[in-house]
Amino acid sequence: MTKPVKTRFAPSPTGMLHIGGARTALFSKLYAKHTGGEYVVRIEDTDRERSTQAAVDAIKDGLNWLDLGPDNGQYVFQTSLVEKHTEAAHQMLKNGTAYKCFVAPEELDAMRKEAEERGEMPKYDGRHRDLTPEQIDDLEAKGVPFAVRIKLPLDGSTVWEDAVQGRIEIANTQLDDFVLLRSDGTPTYNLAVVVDDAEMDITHVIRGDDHINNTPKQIHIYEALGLDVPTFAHLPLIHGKDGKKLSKRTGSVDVMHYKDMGYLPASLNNYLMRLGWGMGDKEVISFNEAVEAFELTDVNKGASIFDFDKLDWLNGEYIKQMNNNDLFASVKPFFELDGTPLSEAAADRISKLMDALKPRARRLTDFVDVAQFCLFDGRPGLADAKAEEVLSAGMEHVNGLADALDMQDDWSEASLDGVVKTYIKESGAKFPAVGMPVRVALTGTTQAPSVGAILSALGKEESLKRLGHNIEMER
RNA sequence: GUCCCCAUCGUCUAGAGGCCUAGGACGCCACCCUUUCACGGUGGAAACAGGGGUUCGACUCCCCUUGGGGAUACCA
Repeated sequence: MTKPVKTRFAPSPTGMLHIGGARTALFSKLYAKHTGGEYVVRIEDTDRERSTQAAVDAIKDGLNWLDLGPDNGQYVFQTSLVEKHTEAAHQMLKNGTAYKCFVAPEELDAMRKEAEERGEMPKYDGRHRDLTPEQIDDLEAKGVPFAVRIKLPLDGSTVWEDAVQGRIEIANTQLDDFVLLRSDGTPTYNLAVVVDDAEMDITHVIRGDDHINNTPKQIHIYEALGLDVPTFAHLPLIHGKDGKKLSKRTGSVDVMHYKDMGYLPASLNNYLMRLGWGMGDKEVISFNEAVEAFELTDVNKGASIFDFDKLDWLNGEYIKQMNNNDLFASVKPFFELDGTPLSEAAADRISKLMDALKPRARRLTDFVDVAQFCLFDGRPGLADAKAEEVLSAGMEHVNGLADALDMQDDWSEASLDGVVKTYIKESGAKFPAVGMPVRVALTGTTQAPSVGAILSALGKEESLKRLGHNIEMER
């Protein structure tokens, strides 16, 4: 019989939620959902030195924003399991798969240096793996501190069938008797993950392929403890523009920074899943569609480069799909970054402008740029020399249209467009000669939505004020 | 250095021996639409790293080379 699938995301709380970690979490969750299994999150906080509460919170924030928190909402902390770890080490000591090593750190360093000079792989030479019980007792009596090391086979190889990478074989000569328990009695990472994953009944270990080299070590621990070895799935890493592991230099790594940049969580998830996985020609893929189709064996083996251009495009697609109310709600905080809430008038104008703004936006921050003119009352300041030029050249039409508008009562975008068209026809002018200066008078810039949309959003009174004010200024 | 992994347009990818004259998407270019900027539409340039095999037939399988990445801790 097969156990129900259980996957886990296991970040260490030493910083923000990394974009690569987010994808690991995403794939772990997708696979669990696909198989009807469970997905959990375990915070690997055994490194007390580097772990911080702030980092724990930051990781939770990132996960929550992307809706990648654990299924049951409960975060497991590795430190809560430490007793199991030391217990496991003692069990291994007892059954002969581990031993006490009294070699001092300085001696280890020297060993490594020598190996490097000889051009060999630096590894522990196992000098204490066969100490006699008498020697051990003697050293312990003297109070020499010891670490517990695993006793690995000296030959042969370790093999596993990786769900994404395929068969991987590593010669045991490449491995050394690594430390299980430090001389201060604390467990090391490899011991802890194995014990925890077994304890939590994890069936599929999905993680970045920078863990491939840890896998044979962990398999030996599973075997020494008589535990079932889970399925491993090593995802290719995400690289930055420079082809190297994603870093702050090559692109943003903090997931929350993407929120600040105006990306939607759904589009970031969509983008992330397309890195190394896909559904044929489909680009816009919902979470549920992905759950339906996701298979670990379909994941690519090669690393991929993070491309902001495509993320921008995808985000724009998601923005276009949103309804105006939700979209306005998402956009609103970006107008209030400085802490001042949007005025009622501004909020009203912006929400009326949604249809006009939507097709031109790629990030939520784009709304702020284009809708600046909604934030204040009265005549806008002119953006640049070009705007000034256009406005002074077109004052005649600004005045003319203002007169026509004054008699208009129906202030819907469609009928306003009609008024503008009629005015153009009657005045014999070409559209740009009218539209551009009016746009400038209304918004201060030449790059703005259609005149009808602007007028409609601003309302009659404010529109005429802006146009009229200009008339006075000019006189 | 040693070990492991990877290799299709600039980027993300489709491709499981003949369907490939290598498909899609982003980006780029051109044209169309147009009330600026966008959106949208149409079209275009753009790739199987190289060399050997295997096979009637290789993008697809094997080997080598090259290139790239990752790992090499009493960190996780």
